Amino acid sequence: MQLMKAELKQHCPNDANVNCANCRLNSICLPLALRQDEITQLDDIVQRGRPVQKGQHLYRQGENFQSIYAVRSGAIKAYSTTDDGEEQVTGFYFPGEILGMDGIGQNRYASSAQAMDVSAICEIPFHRMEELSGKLPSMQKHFFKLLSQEIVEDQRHITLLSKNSAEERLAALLVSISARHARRGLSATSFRLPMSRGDIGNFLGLTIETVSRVFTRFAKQGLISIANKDVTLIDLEKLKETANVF
Amino acid sequence: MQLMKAELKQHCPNDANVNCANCRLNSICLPLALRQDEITQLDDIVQRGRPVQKGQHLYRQGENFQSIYAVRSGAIKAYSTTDDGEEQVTGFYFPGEILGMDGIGQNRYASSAQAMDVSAICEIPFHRMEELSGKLPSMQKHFFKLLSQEIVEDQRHITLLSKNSAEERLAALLVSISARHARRGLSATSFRLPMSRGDIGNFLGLTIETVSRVFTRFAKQGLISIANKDVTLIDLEKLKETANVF
DNA sequence: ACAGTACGTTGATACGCATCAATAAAGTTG
DNA sequence: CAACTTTATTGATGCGTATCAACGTACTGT
Repeated sequence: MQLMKAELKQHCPNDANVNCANCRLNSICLPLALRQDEITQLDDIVQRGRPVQKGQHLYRQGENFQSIYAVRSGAIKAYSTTDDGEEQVTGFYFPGEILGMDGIGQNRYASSAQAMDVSAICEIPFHRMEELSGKLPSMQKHFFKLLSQEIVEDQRHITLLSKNSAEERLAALLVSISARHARRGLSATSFRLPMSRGDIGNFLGLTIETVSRVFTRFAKQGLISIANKDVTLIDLEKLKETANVF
Repeated sequence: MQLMKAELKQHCPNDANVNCANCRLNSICLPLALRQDEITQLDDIVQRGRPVQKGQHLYRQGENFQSIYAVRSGAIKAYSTTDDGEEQVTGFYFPGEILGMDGIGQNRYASSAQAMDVSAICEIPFHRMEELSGKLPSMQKHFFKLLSQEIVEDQRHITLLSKNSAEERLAALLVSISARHARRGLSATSFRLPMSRGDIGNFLGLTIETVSRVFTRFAKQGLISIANKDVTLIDLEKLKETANVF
């Protein structure tokens, strides 16, 4: 509950006068690699709309690709639907993270993006981003990096699915979310999981039941405590070991 | 055997005077989106070395990232080694395909790349590629696309590992390799698998034994015929169904 | 506060693939 | 071409997670 308040602060300063230069996320988000004057140019093309409600979509698979998105607060899940109608959750996105880049290649989004909580979002029209990248080498470089890092992330996830047990997968997810919270100055050990058990299972290639059972097992082992969506990582070290994060 | 000869032709014209403009792969490789004069500029930065022998590495995980690579002939596998020493094959690369882009994000390669056959390779120093992308919008655009498409590929693979059975996975790989052969004007139904059963299993999140058994099952069902590394896809349609490719 | 509904937990059973083990075939080297 | 090594096949068994089913708990709107 306190966590939620902390999150809310991030899009509080009435949103009207939020900009990249004063955004508290600018050290981990797109402006990361930019000089002050470059940030201003980025800011000119960033669009900030009204908060997105829980369940609303930012974009849907197959739609014309227009923009990439930065999460300012809340949490987004991306998922793709296969030809035979099955859904695969491909990622969870937290404040400071960028999504939508899978649309570049085919000029249409390869996945759908849905808010798991009320979220504040920055929209960055891609054609303007491209222009800017042509002018600012550091912007181009950073953008190449972003794309490349997403590839590396996905490959890590492939390895996770291919090689790791249910316990290892879930531990890895908890450790990952923990690290991403810590990066934003929030607690590394206590947070709310914005996604359902179903989403977790889908993301990790497991059933709801297995996710539930592993949570219970972790709790019995004293690694975590969990009540609904609120987790506390009691033994983060052991979780990291389980997740093979050294 | 005939297949090998066809492959060899692709890097035959004595290699000394190969360039992007006359390369028979230029319609599917990097020059794809470029005008004639732009191809010349690309050609200036492409380096073509001696053939890489089977088993040799193009780069290794953790090494300084310098270049991306295009396969001109042969076949390359990419794999990453996790902290706990396990290997994960992350991709197979055939002529006309680009690899090494996972190194951009961290300035070091996130995976290793090893030749599965004697291969001819084009090396493209990345910093020169970046410069060129700053000057040629179509180059920048194409490169963004390439990166994005690799993300989409990886996400498809995640779905495969997360949702599909051994048979579906192996069928999907066969269909994918078939399509990539066809794209280069080679037979869609008859080709040599350059990788070992171990590599296939590793890539698909299966054991060697399971791969072997599924091959045998496919053969008994009359979907394929297989002798060592030479496959013939007898019923490509049914394989596509099995792979959920519609 | 209450019914209604979605979401989560827990238990019993089944099944697909991993593992272990033995053999066979292919590739390599002197 | 024989001896060796590596790679692939086939069979027997076991384990981890899916599936099916029942129940419990949290959220929703009136």
